[in-house]
Amino acid sequence: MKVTELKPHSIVANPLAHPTLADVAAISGVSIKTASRVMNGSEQVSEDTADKVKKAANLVGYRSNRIARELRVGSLSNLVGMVISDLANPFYAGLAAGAEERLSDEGLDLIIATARDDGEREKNLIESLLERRVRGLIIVPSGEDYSHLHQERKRGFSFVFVDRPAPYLDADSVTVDNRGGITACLDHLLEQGCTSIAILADTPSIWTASERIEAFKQAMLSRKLDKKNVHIIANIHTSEQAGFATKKLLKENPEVDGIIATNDLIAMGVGQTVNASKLKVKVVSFDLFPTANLLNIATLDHDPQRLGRMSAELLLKRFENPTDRSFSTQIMKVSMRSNNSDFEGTQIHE
Amino acid sequence: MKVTELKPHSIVANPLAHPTLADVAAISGVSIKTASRVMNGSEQVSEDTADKVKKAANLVGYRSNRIARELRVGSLSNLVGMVISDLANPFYAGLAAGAEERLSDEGLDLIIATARDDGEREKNLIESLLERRVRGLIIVPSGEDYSHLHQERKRGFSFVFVDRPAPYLDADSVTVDNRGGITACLDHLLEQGCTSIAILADTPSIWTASERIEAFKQAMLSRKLDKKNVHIIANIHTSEQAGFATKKLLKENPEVDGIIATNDLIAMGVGQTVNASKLKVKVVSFDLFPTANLLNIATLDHDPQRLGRMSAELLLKRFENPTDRSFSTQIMKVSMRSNNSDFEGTQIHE
DNA sequence: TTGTACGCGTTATCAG
DNA sequence: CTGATAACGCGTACAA
Repeated sequence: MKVTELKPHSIVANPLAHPTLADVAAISGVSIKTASRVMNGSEQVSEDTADKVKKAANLVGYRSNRIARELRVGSLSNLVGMVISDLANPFYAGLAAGAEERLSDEGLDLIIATARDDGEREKNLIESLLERRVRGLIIVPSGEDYSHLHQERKRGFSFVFVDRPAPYLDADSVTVDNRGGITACLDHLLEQGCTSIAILADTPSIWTASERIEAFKQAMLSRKLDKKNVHIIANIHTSEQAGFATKKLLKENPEVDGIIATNDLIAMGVGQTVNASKLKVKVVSFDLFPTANLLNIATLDHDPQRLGRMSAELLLKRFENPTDRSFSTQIMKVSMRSNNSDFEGTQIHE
Repeated sequence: MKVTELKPHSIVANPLAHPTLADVAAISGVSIKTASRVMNGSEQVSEDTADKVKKAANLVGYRSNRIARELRVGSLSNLVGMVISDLANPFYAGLAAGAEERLSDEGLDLIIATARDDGEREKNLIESLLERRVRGLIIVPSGEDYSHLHQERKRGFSFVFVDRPAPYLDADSVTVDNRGGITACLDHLLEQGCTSIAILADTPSIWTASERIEAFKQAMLSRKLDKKNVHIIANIHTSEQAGFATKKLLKENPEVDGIIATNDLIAMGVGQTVNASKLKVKVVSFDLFPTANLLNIATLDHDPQRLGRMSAELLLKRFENPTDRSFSTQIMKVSMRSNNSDFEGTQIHE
């Protein structure tokens, strides 16, 4: 019986380190390879040896080191990176949840980083994730230029961009049908008999915001809406700002009877103000969010979790054909949500 | 000048693989170690050599492999694992956001896994994260028994349990002052003149739920509330269920004029129903959530992001003294939130 | 059935 | 200033 020597970094010398196969081997008096065989499902090992090794492993609390295993030739990591701007924002949290759910089914783990709407920070995060050799990246772009990733992409690294496309990079992406969605919102208001309509949006430098504003302008023309009956209000970042803007709008233009909120935060502010005003103004929101029913707001079926699942799906597809030069730019269709208000039945009459 | 040989796995042979230091060295005609020196900030390398190496690195798109680097003796991973039950739940998303923010400031990345309230799944996730050699783990426990982690803990691995303590494991934890919080909620309602009070909670098998129910019972006694003026309703998992329960409650007991919702989901359901009913029922929520103001709900300042930051902080502290046997069981104090309603000014009068 | 040699990508050590 | 060598933890290929 040959006893493997205890190396200076063994758990005996350094209890803080995780025990290694060498530790297990040393204790059970076998070679490292034999210990390895036992841990991986006892291919061709005598029962006695297997027992000894298992006992030793249990004793020291041995746990295989995936890092070391994945370092081996050609082996792929099962980590996927995700870069979003803010995890506390329900939209991005939903996105992450949807992606995590789908990836987890494939045995892939998700590492999430938040860019905080800072292009430079985002670039560093992507760099860091690439250094960690993640299997692929799902990114909601904050930056203006992704050409620095061109080389990675060309080499066959898998990227999926979500919600907006990546400027200056040919890569897979999933975006929402902003034009169709806004048109549906407008048509909904028109069907409800609205004649003077306003749209509230974030800064036009944000891609989705400008897309939605442009879509509105086009739809407005094709629906033969007179410019006098239309208000476009931009640069709204928060629910609070949306509330104030709505108040001002309705004060100065009492004829307005329909409002389109281009995202969930704006919708909350608009809804609150309109509800408080007791005016008969119809509100429709681009995003679906939990308390929309309560505020009497119609919404599209634009569900962030669905978007997350779709982006995970696209990434998985890309894994199968990493070097394929044809990119998929999926556009998620959205339509008005059937109004199956969860709480319709809870109205209490006395 | 000696040229390092191209190995069969070099990027030339396998373009899908990331380029390595060996590739860079081969191209620039220097040794691997010299290439390494250049990439790590040119300690003692001639400018000529450095230039050559940098050019080669740029050419092939070299990026240091952190996995390999971390494999080295004693080097610590900068990955922290987090196990929660559901990322789409605003409470857990906020928790994750708070932790991510704090950890990111220390250069630590967060890998998030969702246990979906399944103890077995949670155990596997923890196992998987340990195999990945994360630096530490932040866990919102779903399981019933964590004694299997005893050995890891003893060895000095850093765990932080959040929101509920870990059964059968001595480890650091951050929990909320459930008793103090519930008492504050009750006192708030009493101050508002409520005389008949109900509390709605999730399944008592959930630790926080039972803690809060027990706290209510105690507070009720010390406040000399008659049992006839009190309703305790449990087993409510969703906003919808909370809505229906509220409806039933108010129909059968029209004297009820104050409701305590023991979490955010319940609060949304209760708030929605009460608002629709136009009854004068005061509602107070244990958790703080975005649309609380909107629903006219008072809340504690129990902010999930704060809890997330605190758990990250505790983990960082633990890193400094991994083998310390004295555990910190922090209890986050909560009090009624000052009602600085964002939208107070937006009321529109005509 | 078991063990030895080597490679994965990187850095530390020590020699040139 | 530069390079060969060993080591990190594990698995593969081959040998005993």
